[in-house]
Amino acid sequence: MAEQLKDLADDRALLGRTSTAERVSDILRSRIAEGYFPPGTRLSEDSIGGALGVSRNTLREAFRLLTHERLLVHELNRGVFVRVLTVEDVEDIYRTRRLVECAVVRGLGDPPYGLDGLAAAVEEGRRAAREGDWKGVGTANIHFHRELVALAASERTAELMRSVFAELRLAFHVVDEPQRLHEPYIARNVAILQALQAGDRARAENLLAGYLDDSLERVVEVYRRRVGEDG
Amino acid sequence: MAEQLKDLADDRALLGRTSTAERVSDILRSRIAEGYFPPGTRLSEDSIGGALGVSRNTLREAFRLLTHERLLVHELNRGVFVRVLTVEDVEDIYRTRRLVECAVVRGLGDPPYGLDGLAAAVEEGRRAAREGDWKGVGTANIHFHRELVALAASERTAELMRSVFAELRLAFHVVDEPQRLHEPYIARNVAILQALQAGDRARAENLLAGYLDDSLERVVEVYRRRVGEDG
DNA sequence: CGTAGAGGATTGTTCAACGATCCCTCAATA
DNA sequence: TATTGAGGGATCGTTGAACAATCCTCTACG
Repeated sequence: MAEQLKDLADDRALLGRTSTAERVSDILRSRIAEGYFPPGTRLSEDSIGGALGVSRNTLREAFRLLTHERLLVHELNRGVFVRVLTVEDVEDIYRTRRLVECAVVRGLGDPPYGLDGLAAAVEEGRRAAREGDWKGVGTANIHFHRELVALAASERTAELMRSVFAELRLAFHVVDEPQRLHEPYIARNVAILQALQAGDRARAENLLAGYLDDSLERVVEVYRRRVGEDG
Repeated sequence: MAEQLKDLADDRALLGRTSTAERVSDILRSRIAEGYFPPGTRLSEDSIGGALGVSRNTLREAFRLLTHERLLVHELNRGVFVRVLTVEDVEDIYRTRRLVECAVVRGLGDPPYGLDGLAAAVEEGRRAAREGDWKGVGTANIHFHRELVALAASERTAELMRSVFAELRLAFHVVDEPQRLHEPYIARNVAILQALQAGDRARAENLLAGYLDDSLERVVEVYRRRVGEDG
């Protein structure tokens, strides 16, 4: 913990613009996403507030933001912790993804669609794979699906899924087998993109449903083993 | 012993204590839902904090919670206001509802389904209508759709829609023609329930889609006129 | 009639303080 | 040995106060 706090103090320089609480939450969010604060870590008000040089009130506001995003859990009189997803959480995340993402594809109007964002995410994934950056592939996969949801052109839907995808990262980090987890889906993203480019919504939806089912199965299998280790 | 412990664990939810900020936000949330604080109302820190007997810091924390739920908007140095939805907001709410609610119905497995909650909401609406309580009918309608979403058995999906329905109430309060707004949908809820009881998902989905399209059209029509008046 | 500015009211932000709660330790007891 | 209970330290929850920044209103003046 001491090591982490020292590094965290370096982030203090970034604290110059916009709302302080938001900037603090940005810092913490990326620290969590990159695994610097692994799931289960307790985030103390005193030490983090001290390291970042912000007051407790401001820090608590930042905690609220991240709690609302489900990245932190708040236990009364005990503080906030980086969330530890249960297997049920992972299943629910995929249930929600399947429901929403498939509905987005089904609800698309007539082609052509604005697929630039999707194509860019595919390219991002390919590039990361070439460089052996498997975590980058995972990020690109999430971008792909975020762009997919964006096709619905609904602010609220996009926001829900943003938080769902952020949660999913927590699971990926626990599993920590990025290549095995992400590589197989590069090709499947391409197939979905091609189906959409061809205007074939039904095929895209089928591919997507199969994708999500397979991905859930694989994540849960490894996740269950990994969670079992600790208990 | 194991059996007893399991039962005890269920009781844990009952003694889940909450912070004062959460209790304050609960109070304000229901006040907003019932129209006691209509959209556009400014919530002053002094008067509300004084009335509820909580400090400014605590009250501000409650405000933040409700702001995250999109029930309040925060204007810098001016305070918080009960949100006034734009026509675009209303359209996006219905876009999200259509996407999610139809997907829930489509994603149901094989019948029979657990439809007790839906039936209860229908009965609630009928009773309110008999008593001429049109706001109660609106509440019952929202309950109906909340129960519908619950059929997906996804915690995350249910939570998203809870907040969407809470926002929708804001629109209803602006329109303020509860009978015209809610009465037509009592019968349509019944029809959807019957289709589900008959195990006919496709018909239920069609009815639902038509319902939402009509409702959106009607709400937006009146809403646009009402918003125009003020400006 | 329009505008500039003074003054009051309200919010933004931080800090210090105190009570409440949790967690760990350790001794007493069966 | 295992369980219980009593301390004590650490941390959180909440309040109140203080001061700066901003907004709003009303007045005075051109």
